[in-house]
Amino acid sequence: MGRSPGYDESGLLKKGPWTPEEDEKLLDFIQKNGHGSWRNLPRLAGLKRCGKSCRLRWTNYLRPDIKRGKFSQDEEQTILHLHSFLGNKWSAIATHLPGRTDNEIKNFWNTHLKKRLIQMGFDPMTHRPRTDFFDALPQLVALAALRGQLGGASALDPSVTAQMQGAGADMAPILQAAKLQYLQCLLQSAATTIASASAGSSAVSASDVEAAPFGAAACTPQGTTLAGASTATASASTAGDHQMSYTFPEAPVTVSDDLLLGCGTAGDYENYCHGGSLPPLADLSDAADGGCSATASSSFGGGVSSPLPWPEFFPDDDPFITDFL
DNA sequence: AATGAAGGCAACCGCAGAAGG
DNA sequence: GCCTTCTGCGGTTGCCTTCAT
Repeated sequence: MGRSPGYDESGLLKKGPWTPEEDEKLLDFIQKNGHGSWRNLPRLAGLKRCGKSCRLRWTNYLRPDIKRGKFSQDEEQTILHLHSFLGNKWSAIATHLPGRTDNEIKNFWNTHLKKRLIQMGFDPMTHRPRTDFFDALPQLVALAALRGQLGGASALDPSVTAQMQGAGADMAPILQAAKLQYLQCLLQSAATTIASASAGSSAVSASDVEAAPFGAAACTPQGTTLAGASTATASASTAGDHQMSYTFPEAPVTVSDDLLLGCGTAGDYENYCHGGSLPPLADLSDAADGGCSATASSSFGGGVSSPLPWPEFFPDDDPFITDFL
């Protein structure tokens, strides 16, 4: 795959990087004749390229209206907004960024924005905070069991284990059971906190957040229930909460209903983006020093200092958790 | 200065849909 | 309705440049 230099198997068609001479030929021909049929163009223009290659070169590089250079912050925000709604529809996104090609946007997304979202703890496809920790729970439980069977007593307070061993107890099954019970308590605690926080906000439950098409926080118009939720529960920064407490900065994006096709309406889009769930990247990238590594905590709500996703549930110095991490 | 890793861009490939016969 | 051709799109990857050791 990718670029394969040289000629194709017939030896007639050139592949690989374009030379300035080829660029000039293509440019000259299109300026004089237009591109018409791409299939015939190479022959007419005297190029040993396939039509597809010519079209790509023209649309991605030679077109006179192409804007080159770094993406501005406005463009970055626009891409994020549109991607959150349209997904990998690069050509559709490109229509809203004059002078930018779909290929350029795609590359920019893959090399910059996607990585940054991941680094911030967001899923680049859903634009929502990642829930990897909960997804990985079965594995964590299995790991706990395995470690317990291998005699990994380090997760418990040494004084407690010493006491138990002194009493002649068989530690392995006890440790295993204790760990699982502890994990269950943590989960119950998490679920309870999310549910109560949501109940306090009058409308959105944890399950609602999961079930909503674009994420409940994202779809709810700004200034309605979510505004209340974020203020009412500001002190209880749960995973669900983090989603809700964000507002996106206004960005100069216009979306027509016909562009969105089956994806909803421009009104939906407005609601989604402007009541949305993503913080501005510029701010977050600046804050990427420390608490921003691969966990969902990153800089949600600002000022969460713990390296753990949800310090309310999993205190930093919790031996059980530190043992896992 | 040399070397390996990572980042970034350009270009190719395969697929899907539209258009035409 | 079916087949063929053409075009456009999205995913992927080769190669060059930059950075870190």
